Amino acid sequence: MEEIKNSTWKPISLEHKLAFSVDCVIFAYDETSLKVLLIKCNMPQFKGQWSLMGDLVSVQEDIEDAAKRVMGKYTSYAHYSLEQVYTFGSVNRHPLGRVISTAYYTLFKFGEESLRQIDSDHQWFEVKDVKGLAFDHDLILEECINKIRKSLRQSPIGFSFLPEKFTLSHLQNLYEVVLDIQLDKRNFRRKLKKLDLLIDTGETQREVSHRPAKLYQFNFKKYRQKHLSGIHFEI
Amino acid sequence: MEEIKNSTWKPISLEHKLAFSVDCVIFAYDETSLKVLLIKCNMPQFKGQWSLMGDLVSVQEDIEDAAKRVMGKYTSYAHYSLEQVYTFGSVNRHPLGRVISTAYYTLFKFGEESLRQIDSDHQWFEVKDVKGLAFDHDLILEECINKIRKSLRQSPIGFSFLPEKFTLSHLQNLYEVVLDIQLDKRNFRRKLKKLDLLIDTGETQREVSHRPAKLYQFNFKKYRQKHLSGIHFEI
DNA sequence: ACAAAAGTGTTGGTGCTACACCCATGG
DNA sequence: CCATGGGTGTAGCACCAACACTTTTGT
Repeated sequence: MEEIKNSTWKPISLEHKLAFSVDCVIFAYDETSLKVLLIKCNMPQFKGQWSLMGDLVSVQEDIEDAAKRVMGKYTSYAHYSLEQVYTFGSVNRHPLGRVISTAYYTLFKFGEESLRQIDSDHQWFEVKDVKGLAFDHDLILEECINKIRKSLRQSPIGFSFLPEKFTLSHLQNLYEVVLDIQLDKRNFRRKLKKLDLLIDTGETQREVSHRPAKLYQFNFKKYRQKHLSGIHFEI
Repeated sequence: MEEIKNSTWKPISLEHKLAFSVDCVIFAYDETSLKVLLIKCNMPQFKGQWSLMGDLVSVQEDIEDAAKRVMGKYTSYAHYSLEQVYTFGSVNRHPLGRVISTAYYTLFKFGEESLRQIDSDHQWFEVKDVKGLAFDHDLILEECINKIRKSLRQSPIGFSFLPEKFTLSHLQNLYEVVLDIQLDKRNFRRKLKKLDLLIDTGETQREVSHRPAKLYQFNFKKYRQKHLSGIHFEI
């Protein structure tokens, strides 16, 4: 930091090639699997391979704003769940020069809002089938999956995947699919009841060919109050 | 990422000022407090303030290598505990230009090995007394403290603070000081016994004016085996 | 003998897991 | 009336927090 802390310092990038980017993992959940949005890579070095969404960070742009901008190209609603995961800075991770990249992920309510710019170059993949991505994106995706699973257990991010009103079975299914585990229905419900963070809307499902389930909302306000005093959300 | 994925892309930094740095939080523990090493900042904008260790990342250097290099200026042993914490990328976080910085922390066995380059510009501070650092380093330090506390509860990083052989009271004191909590001696020992990750060296303390305590070592090998199968270390 | 820290068990409460049946609705 | 998923309680076990006294050493 010596160079950087006296006023004769000149940014290194004036003399050298150095660029900074964000890579964004856009997750969605469709009741049967956890999916990730990928884009076809048109660089000759990665012919036929897919990659994560990303872009360079401009000099007058916060990196988080760059991530929001990238997300905003594909999703049409506010990113209330944008999480920084890790920064990848190996010298040779990009074939065209030195590019350091910070990875973010977000969650998308599958099917509730349509994606922008979905065409043959953009496609959803089940995360368990993804491999052979361009650059070091297999590694980035893996880190993001680890992080999202951890967060799902320790914070209420799961509700970002669900519509505002949901049944307890929907919620349980989300946990089972994303964490790739089986949960006991009665134990799951007891745990949620003890957490005391769901609002019973009084409404029920309609037009289902079985006993209609009650619809709940997550009590974000109460969660924030409890969270500040150190209580966590563990499933 | 479109710009970056076709071969006509030119690194943005050739036209603009953009630099990348690492900031390193060097923690130490001396039986009474958690300390952090700071350096006096000689930039006129931050006259009289202290800052974290850091330096620019060179173009031909991995960011983790840059962090190791910065750590290596001050500590003379291998960094077996170097953790990336977060990347700070606000546009105006550095007064001399656009500098994106990734924060790392490491742990140092206080007093066991002497630090290099300790002079009036380098000083240890108790973390609870630190505020008013240069740049956004208050924020960076706070994030690193949060991370180290979380890691201390969920992984065996604490042993990096201790000499190879330690007593159970030393270990308990470490947790109490770093987490700023009180622990019950019997419950703490029972938990460790159940974890079954300590090796009884058969040795005891010498030249202490009270009943000498047994000395233990952490069983890293066994931990790695258990950890791979999903078992965690929670105090 | 005393000071100082090491070491050790029990109890009550809480949370976890495993497990099986009846209920409400649509077709 | 049948198919489908919704909804509920209990018992045994593991873990946790709270709590006080005896032991070993040096001085």
